[in-house]
Amino acid sequence: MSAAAKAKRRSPSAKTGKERARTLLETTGLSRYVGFVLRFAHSAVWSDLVKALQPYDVRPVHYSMLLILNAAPGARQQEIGEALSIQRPNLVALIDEMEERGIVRRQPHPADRRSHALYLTNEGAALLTKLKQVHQAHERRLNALFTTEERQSLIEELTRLARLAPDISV
Amino acid sequence: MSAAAKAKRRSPSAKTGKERARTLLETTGLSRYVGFVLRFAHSAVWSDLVKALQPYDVRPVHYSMLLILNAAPGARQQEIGEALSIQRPNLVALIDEMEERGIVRRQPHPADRRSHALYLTNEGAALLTKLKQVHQAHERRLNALFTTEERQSLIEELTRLARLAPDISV
DNA sequence: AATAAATGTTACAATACATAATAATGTCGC
DNA sequence: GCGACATTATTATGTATTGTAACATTTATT
Repeated sequence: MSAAAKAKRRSPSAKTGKERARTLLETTGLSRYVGFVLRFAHSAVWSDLVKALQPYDVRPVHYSMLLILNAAPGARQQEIGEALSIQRPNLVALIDEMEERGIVRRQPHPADRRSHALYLTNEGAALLTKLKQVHQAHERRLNALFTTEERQSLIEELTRLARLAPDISV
Repeated sequence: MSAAAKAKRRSPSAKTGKERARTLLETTGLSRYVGFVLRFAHSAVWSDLVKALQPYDVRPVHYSMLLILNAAPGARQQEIGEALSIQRPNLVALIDEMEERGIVRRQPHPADRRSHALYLTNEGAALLTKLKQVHQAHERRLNALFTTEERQSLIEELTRLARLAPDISV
């Protein structure tokens, strides 16, 4: 039986799986708590961004990295890792990948031969321009849900919450 | 050299690694966007809850599960999975573990011999009582940052964001 | 009765994330 | 300047979480 036929045949009061799931979750009362609603919101918003970046074979972490390299050319891997809360060993593969794609490059650090200075390539800068547009479109989807005042106070309140823990992870 | 000595010796304008990281992230402008601030806030809040539950060897998913079983005794694994956005195969191990711990139990479903009906054990109910207190304390930490009105509008606004994506994951 | 769908399960792949050890270089106290 | 220690990037490895495919059993459909 097709989904349409299934929908047609079920009575008005019957519920789909998703509706039942939502109802079941409601009965737990979790949706009345800041913490859990915050998690639901984050999950929805983040997956929207992930989807938006997918056509470019890019995850949010790539985007943040390009942004950082654009804002602070010549940064060391160490610094990038701290800013993005990525441990050094895990950063290596990420940079390897981006270097192979030709969007960033490692150079010898002028003052410290242990370190690499990281830079955007021209291709990286071009990709970043594209990604910024994608990100802006994503943010517009979010902002469409709020008035200017709401948006401002929301950001302020979320910032307060973010200060609860010292670590920030992008 | 000790950390104290290091702090003593560095000039007032010098920055620690974390401060530098935060500054570096600031220059990207990410903290001005709803999406990323939402992520930072979620990360901080969630890790606070995880830490609070740790002494009981419990992750948030265990807590949500106990809550659901308390609200809807006899639910099938399928239903739990949908409500918590956990795929069937992954749910099996989770329930196995909780059953071994003696906090939930599988029973034959009265109307469908394919299914298991899930119930809290007495131990599970007792644990849930403890966990609820831990969760309440966690929520109080969050609510201390807001007035009643702020809290209410925050939840309402986050709920709007959560509707962006159909899937909810606990 | 025959076919298809649903439920729980197992096995396995993929991914993200964390830890330990190492080589090269730099820093600090003496 | 020398020696002990710290730092940077790297490799290898382990772990935890999540997702996919296939299966047996039971139920639903036709």
